[in-house]
Amino acid sequence: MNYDFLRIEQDWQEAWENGLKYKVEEVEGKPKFYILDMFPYPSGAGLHVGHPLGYIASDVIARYKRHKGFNVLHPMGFDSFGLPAEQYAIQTGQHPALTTKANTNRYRDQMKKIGFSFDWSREIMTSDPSYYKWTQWIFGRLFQAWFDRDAGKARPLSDLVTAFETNGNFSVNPACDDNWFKGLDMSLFPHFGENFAGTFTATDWNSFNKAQKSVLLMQFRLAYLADSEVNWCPELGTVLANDELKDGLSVRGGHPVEKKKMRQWMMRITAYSERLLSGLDDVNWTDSIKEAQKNWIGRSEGVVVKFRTSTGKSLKVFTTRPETIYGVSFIVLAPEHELVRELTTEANHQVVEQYLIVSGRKSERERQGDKEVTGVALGGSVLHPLTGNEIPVYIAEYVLIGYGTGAIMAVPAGDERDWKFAKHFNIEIPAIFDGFDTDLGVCSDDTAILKGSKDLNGKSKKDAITAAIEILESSGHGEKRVNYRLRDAVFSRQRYWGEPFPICYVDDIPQLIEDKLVNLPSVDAYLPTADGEPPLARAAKEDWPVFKGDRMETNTMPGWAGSSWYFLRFMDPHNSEAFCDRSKSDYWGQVDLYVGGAEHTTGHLLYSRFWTKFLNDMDLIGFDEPFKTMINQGMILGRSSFVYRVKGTSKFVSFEKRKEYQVQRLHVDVNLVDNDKLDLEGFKAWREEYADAVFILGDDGTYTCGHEVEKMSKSKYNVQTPDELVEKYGADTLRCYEMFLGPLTQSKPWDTQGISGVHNFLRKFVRLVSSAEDKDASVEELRIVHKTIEKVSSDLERHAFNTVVSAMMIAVNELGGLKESCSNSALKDLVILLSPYAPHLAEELWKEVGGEEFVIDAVWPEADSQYLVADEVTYPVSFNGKVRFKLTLPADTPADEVETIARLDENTLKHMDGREIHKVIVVPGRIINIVG
RNA sequence: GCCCGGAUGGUGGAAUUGGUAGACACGUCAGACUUAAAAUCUGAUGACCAAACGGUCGUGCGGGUUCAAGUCCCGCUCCGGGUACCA
Repeated sequence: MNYDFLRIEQDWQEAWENGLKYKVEEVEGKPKFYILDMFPYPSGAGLHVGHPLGYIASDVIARYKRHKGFNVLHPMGFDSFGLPAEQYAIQTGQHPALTTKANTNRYRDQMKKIGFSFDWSREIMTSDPSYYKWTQWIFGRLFQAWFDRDAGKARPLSDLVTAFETNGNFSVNPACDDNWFKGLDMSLFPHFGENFAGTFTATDWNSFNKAQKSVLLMQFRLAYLADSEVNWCPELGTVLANDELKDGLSVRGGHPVEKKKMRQWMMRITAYSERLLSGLDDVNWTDSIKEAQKNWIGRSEGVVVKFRTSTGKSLKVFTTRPETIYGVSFIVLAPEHELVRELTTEANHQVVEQYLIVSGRKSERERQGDKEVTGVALGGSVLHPLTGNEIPVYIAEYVLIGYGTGAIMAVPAGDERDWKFAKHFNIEIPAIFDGFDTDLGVCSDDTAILKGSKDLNGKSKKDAITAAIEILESSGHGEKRVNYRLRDAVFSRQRYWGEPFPICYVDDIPQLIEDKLVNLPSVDAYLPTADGEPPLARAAKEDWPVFKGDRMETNTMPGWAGSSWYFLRFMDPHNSEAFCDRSKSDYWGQVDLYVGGAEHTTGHLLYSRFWTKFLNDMDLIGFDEPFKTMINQGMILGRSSFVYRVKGTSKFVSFEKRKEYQVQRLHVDVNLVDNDKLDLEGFKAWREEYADAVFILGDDGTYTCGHEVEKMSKSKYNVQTPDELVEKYGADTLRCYEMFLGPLTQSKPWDTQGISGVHNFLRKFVRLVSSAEDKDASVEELRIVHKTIEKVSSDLERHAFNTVVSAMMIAVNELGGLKESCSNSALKDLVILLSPYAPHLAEELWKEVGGEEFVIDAVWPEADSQYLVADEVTYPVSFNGKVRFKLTLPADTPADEVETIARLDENTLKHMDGREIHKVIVVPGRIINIVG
């Protein structure tokens, strides 16, 4: 039998499809396994060889679990809203839906050719109205919800309204901005007056009109509108992301960019900070990802300390080092801090304004990149709460408005940045650490003893913190607080190709449009309007499939909206009554294994955890972490090939002789190179300029190329699409090879050099089966097969995909080396082991060895322990750790007997050469070590 | 700077709890088959010394623990990724 992979793969893909082999339904009583890949954005370039890496791994596990009797859910879909399609639409005028359709078709075809066991009947696309209808619906739930801090969970907004109606906001504790009441438009609430501190009574509430209630409720919704600063580029008429900026100019076109406050939809993810942190204990992810999320959430415990300003107001600072309170010699505010103008004296007015202009022009990223000490004194001061000393106030870029209270108490003796700042502005550095001259440098010793700190003198950091908190709290100057670095997420995009919001405005009050899908309207161009409104503002009233109120919301949702809940939709993809029927999500539950790149750590993985927790709070699903176990595959790098052109000629010299000439190194398409040997004719035909190339060959008569590992990229001609490899070697070879490359989680170079070895292995397998006979299996065969069953099963359980291929190679080599031909019965088990990796070939061989039905449904074999134990053990005998000779003994020889035999062996006597044996260590079954 | 990974032959990698370092594969070399090539098969292949038996060295570097270290501990170097004036 020949290995005709093209025919085999086509036949079986058809057979599976005709038999609906990968269609899956809930089956009561059968254990489920939900295995999911991070779904791709369908770009115009098609799938490259790096994409399938994770998909193959998950497919191997999906098929393995199927063999093990699980009901396996293994779906695939597309994250199909996104910028590239919109960019293309701007250039060509083609509707992004069309581009997206073409691209998804290509991706699907490519994936089908690789033989994945995806249930394509469950395919979803985030840009499909039947899908984003539910993204809008979930947004609606978030809009109609608040987070009850006392209960630690989200609740329907109606509960909050009831609370307000009965007791104002006195007896509820909703998650909100600390200063929510400061941002209110007070003209709406004339009777609150200037000193409004954020409390209102039931009588107040009940007297409010619709607009007033709407504004107040907006402060507590989980999806809410707020003014947020964006990078506005007037020239382009659009908002730019941080990566689209450089040196205060837009990357595209180099136009000036300014900060602008814009009314934007936000997601109150910060309400979930604590649960997002503690939930990490319940998932089986790598420590590095958990660590990154922890850092991103950035929990820190500290104290908010109040300082009284010279103008009589209270200035709050957040500190994690309250014990250094006596070392405070100045205060620094973020330039945007609300008290800046108030604390600026006449004399300093001009320099302060100057500083505000300069820092205001910089992007956040630039400000943070600048290591130079900058800042100015305001002239105003505050009083130290414990000493009563007058303390000057500065502004500086290194203090961020968005973190803590936007103000710090500077302790130059204990903080590097404060120290530099003090030195730069010649500010006093109070000495508060015993035995440290902090005029010379910062004290970073945690065991340092405090001095010059009144009640705290003589204490070390840990004790002093407790004492300082006690002092500050009891005197009313401070209170403990847990602070998070995590910020609420901006949920608006000024783009066309995203989910429209199910929101309209009536008298400027946002209204949720329920029970109606808000479809994207058609527009004449995908650009912002002349006055900077998002593209959707181009749609006239009649262009909107659904139009309500005075006007529709014209922002769209960000890329992460659809991907935050797609794993739920796969469970019930065609439901038009609900986002996902509860009985389905109860059956399938959490994703048991999630496979994808680590680059989504602080985006997708955090947002989908947030939405999952929310949906769980609303009792819409029964679990509160989406992804139980996760594997992150590594990056694939490209192996580029080079030719060497003799300068100024069209002569090309082979790698080994390149140093004899003056040469230019040029990238050459890797498809023209096989094992570093250049296809000369192919090269000439590649490009016109090489048509008359002349080659200076190596001594072996071939042209050898140079090579280097670098990022896989079109411009480096090192991109490999799976298509070519599937054509040349077959999908089964590609699947095995991608797994054989190395550990899945490590990033590694893509190099097709080794692919022939894997292809060879499959051919050897074919030959082995062709020559097999119907007869009883020999003990030798069974030993090999059962050893392999054991190895393959345990490797799959620990997700070691690469060593499985090696183990099967070894089995094939060993079986092929036996004197007798193999028996079909022994090979049957081996074919099942092969099927997760090379499913097409396994089906074909399954027929050969007399298997019934489809191999993909065969029961995974169990290793029989009687074939795993060897009769004999070959002990390496080492002397002081160095192996000198081998000793073969019956496997059941007791340890003391092994020792006696080893001691008396003539080789031992020779090696000891008359020296005395001090000690003999026998590790049964493993090693003997003689010390002497 | 901080956090997280990683470093093993010419190459990708294996060694799962401390127990024969280099499995498996590529490449290279030699051989068989062949008019020849391809395909296939067999053998060799970490470095150094040796005709051979065998020996010495060897898992980024320097120390340490241990009968025994790629694996554990301490201190570094380099590479990759993430993140950043976070109070």
